Amino acid sequence: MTTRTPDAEPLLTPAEVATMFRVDPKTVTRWAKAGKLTSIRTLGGHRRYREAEVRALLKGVPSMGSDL
Amino acid sequence: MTTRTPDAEPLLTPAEVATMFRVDPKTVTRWAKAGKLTSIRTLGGHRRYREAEVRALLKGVPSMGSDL
DNA sequence: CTCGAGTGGGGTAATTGGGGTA
DNA sequence: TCTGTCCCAATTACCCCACTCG
Repeated sequence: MTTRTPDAEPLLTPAEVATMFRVDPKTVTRWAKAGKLTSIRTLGGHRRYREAEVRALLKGVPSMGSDL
Repeated sequence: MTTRTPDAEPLLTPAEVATMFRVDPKTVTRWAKAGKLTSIRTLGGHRRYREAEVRALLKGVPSMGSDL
């Protein structure tokens, strides 16, 4: 039954990412525009984000060494 | 080359494509109707999509530098 | 032929994109 | 500089039922 999955990576909708980050979907769109987030575009122009990337960003930031 | 394969291109069902794009199967049907996706119709009227085409669309554009 | 699941077609509500502003 | 909200137009998601697929 698993012979019917070509190659699909888990993608998230803007609303999903926005909920995970507790921000507005528009803000997520700005991140994508700024190149901070990898965005896969649908054929209609909407964006889909990689769940792995979002989760990695949520887990911990690869930057910020000094605290404030 | 002892492969007995006539001309079998890997075809995907609407549900397959929908999962890869994280959209609804109906949305994939709309893409086919809009001519954005190459759809092969079965004898019953159902649609099948080329895996190569879908994958190419998912990847995006292979051209992009630091220009925007 | 029967059966479960998926698909097509149409219609309507919700989300998304882009720009401008606070 | 970054985010939230407004507008409007386009795209997408979910409802129905009948037919096709394997």
